[in-house]
Amino acid sequence: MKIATWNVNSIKARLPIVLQWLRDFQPDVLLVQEIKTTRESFPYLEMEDLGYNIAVHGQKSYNGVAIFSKFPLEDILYGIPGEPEETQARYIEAVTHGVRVMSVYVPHGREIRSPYFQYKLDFLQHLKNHVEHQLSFEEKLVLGGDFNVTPSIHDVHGGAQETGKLHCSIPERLALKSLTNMGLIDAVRERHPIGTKSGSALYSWWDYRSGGWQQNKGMRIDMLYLSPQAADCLGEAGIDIQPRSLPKASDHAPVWCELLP
DNA sequence: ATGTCCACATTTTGTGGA
Repeated sequence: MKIATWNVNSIKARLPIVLQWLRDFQPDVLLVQEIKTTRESFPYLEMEDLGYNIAVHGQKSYNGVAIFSKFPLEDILYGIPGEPEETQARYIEAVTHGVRVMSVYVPHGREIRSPYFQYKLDFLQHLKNHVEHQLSFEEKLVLGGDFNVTPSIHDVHGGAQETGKLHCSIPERLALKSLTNMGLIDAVRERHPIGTKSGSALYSWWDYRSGGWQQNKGMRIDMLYLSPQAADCLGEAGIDIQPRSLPKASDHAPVWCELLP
């Protein structure tokens, strides 16, 4: 079973690229972020034509997350339970083919010393509380999405020089670490370890500005985190950078892993 | 400060967000 996560930066602007990638790569499950539209305006028909069942937690203009699966979607949660007056659509969860899958779009944070940054840290804490509860069932679980945090200095072009900046600050990395310390496995890092050729300069996002893509100045901020029960089934994992090279590309590339039967 | 891309609206140019 192939599971992928992709921040598409508008599902409507990206429709041809996403459809082509689904046809080429054939993921069983795709966790989508930043659809930037409501459920009413979501292009269901095109996705359903490719054999996907769809669950959408949408929002006008901003954010918005979705789950595509070749298998039926059950136990769908729209938003994190108990979210504090959450109006932003940043989380959706479902069970499909015996795996609990979660698509999350962690807030950007804007600037370190801004209320938006604290909102980001609070969101990660709230996400942790929910994931901790779901992990207690000791089942296959995949938490995927755009975390807007680099896990370590090895996940950002510039390395240690970036430490302290947005996406690379100590509080952000501690908040992410506190989430993953519950026993989650970073699928791509597991298969492409730090210190190996395939594990270096491994990015999932490149700035549209300043030739980020052309110079491979990127960050790895999109991850697939696996529960121990899912990690036991991990096959290959990677980042498909091909769609980032296309005209009208998203600034993120799809991140994928394989769960063996 | 800059760069680029997306959605939206007091829309053909500007604004907010990333």
